[in-house]
Amino acid sequence: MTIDDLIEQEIISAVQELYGATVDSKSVQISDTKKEIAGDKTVVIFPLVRISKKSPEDTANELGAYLVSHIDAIDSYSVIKGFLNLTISMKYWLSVLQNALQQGLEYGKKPVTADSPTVMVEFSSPNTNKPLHLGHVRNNLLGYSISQILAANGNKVIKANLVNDRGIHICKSMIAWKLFGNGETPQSSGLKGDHLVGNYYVVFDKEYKKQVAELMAAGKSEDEAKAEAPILLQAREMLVKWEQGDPEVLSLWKTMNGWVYEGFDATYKRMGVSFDHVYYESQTYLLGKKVVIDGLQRGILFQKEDKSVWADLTGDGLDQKLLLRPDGTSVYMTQDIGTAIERFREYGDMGELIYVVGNEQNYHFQVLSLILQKLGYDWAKKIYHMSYGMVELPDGKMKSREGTVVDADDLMDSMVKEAKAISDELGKLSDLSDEDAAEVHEIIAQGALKYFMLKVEPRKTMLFNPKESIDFNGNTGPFIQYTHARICSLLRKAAAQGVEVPSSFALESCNDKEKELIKTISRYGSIIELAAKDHAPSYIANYVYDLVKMYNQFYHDYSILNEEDAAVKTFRLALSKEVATIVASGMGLLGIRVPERM
RNA sequence: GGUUCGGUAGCUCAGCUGGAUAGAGCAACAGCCUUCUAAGCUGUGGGGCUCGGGUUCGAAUCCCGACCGGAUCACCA
Repeated sequence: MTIDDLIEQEIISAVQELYGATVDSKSVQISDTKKEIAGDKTVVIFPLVRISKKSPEDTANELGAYLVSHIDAIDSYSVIKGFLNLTISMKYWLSVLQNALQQGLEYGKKPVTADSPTVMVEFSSPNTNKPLHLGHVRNNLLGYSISQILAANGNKVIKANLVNDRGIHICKSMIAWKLFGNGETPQSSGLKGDHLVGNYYVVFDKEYKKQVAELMAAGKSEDEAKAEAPILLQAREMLVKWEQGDPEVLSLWKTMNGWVYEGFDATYKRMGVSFDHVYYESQTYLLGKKVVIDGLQRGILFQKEDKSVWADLTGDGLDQKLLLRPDGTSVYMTQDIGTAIERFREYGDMGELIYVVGNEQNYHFQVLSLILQKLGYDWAKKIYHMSYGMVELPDGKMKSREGTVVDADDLMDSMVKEAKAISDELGKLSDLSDEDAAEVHEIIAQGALKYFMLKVEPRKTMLFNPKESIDFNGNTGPFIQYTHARICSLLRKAAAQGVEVPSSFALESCNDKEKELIKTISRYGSIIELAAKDHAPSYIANYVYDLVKMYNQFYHDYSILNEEDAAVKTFRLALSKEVATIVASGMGLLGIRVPERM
């Protein structure tokens, strides 16, 4: 039980005892005391005045006295206006640190047990016709991070990827390759598979535009030309053949998708993301039909004259939604209905089914949840759309047609280049082998990119300025990593001096800065809880930044290895070690590694 | 038009389950390395929290309404 919980509990009994009334925990507001005021915890008295029927000062004094006599950890109290400020004992704070040290990387986390709820997080979900770009990067990082956070908060997490491996867009790359590829392969060209296939998607688009222009020059209207361009018709024909199971088309499809998967795997690996369950749309796109037909028979859905099947959501302020075309084929929504049902069937009653998908699909998920509810699935309420904002460039949105797309692989390469340039200039890694130094550059580059994207609240649109955005100073990943490296260096030096890196200490008091650090350490668990509840990796990012910022001040103001008092020295080493542990742990929840030197 | 998400310092963002003078980073300027990694630390300047109402002892935070911006409302995925 945290000190906050304890205070809350005692206030509830105090109010009961002193005023004979029951308060709910909502009226008990406990916060950290402002820096300028003496004390550690503050209870806001105003909400309780109504019950005590006394002045705020009297109420605060009575409650303060009660708390001091009932809670060992509270030394004293003071009252300022309507605020009751409590001073927590040094012994308590030191025990918090002691306890954190003992738990190591598990500190702040909840264990996963046999009865922990299962949560599925679907993220990434790429199309297989082009390589990953900056938007996918945000998606992957958010999905991976929230999975880690949920696991740390005591959930069994299944990371799922639903690969969109079928459809007209794939056929476009396929037909372009067939017509213009001359048998090019990743091996023959040295290109990464996803980039190679992406190139043919561009080739298709060029050829398509050319044909449209030719048709228009020959007197067709724009609409006619767009509908009749031969290469588009060929792509459509290919899709039909695919659905019929044409061996030649299937073989080409498998080959080219294979190239893309190799490319994706490399990118995923480099980003450090992985999946527990990969779904392919080619295997799931027919799901949901039966349920829709069943819903039609039960009168929940309706049919139009042309035989198409719809859900009527006008009563909920939305529109009608098509679920089956007149020819009986299904649309994306139908598939999502089917896969959701399938997932709850396979994994039982999950605590949550999270979809990490951009905010352009807000409407889709609103409709999905609503239709499932109408069909009678209670768990539909457990669907959570983790909606995130677009990543914009200084001159607006990324447009593949205008070539302003920021490619994920290129971006990571340029980040590493930048990290290496800075590192070489500083020269702190000069005694490492090239290989080891390169590893550190990679860690820093990834840290910069990931932290940059995760420190922003998911739902917000974020700006990415390739030239200026990703910094290595200030509120950045490398800043945090740097602090970790510094502490590691400190601990190495201590070891070299024969000072054992302590996992405990004996001390009776510490200075204010140290106490502030311990207080921040004490908040870690509740931050994880909140980040899980709000699906917000940014909470973790901001917390770690606060911690590190505070530690750097401490590091600057006090010497550790040169401290003469052995007990204080041991304590400071222990405190430093714990900060490093939390940095590693918190950054781990963001999918960011921390180096031991940089 | 319907739905939905935003609007906090010049720029990028925290703070939003209401609480005591609104915080960082970048950019600008001024300091701190013969001492544990200066990718650091300290200081200065910079904000009518889009606007207007309401609830409250108290509102950047909650409610309503404007205004501005994004997304979406396809027999696309």
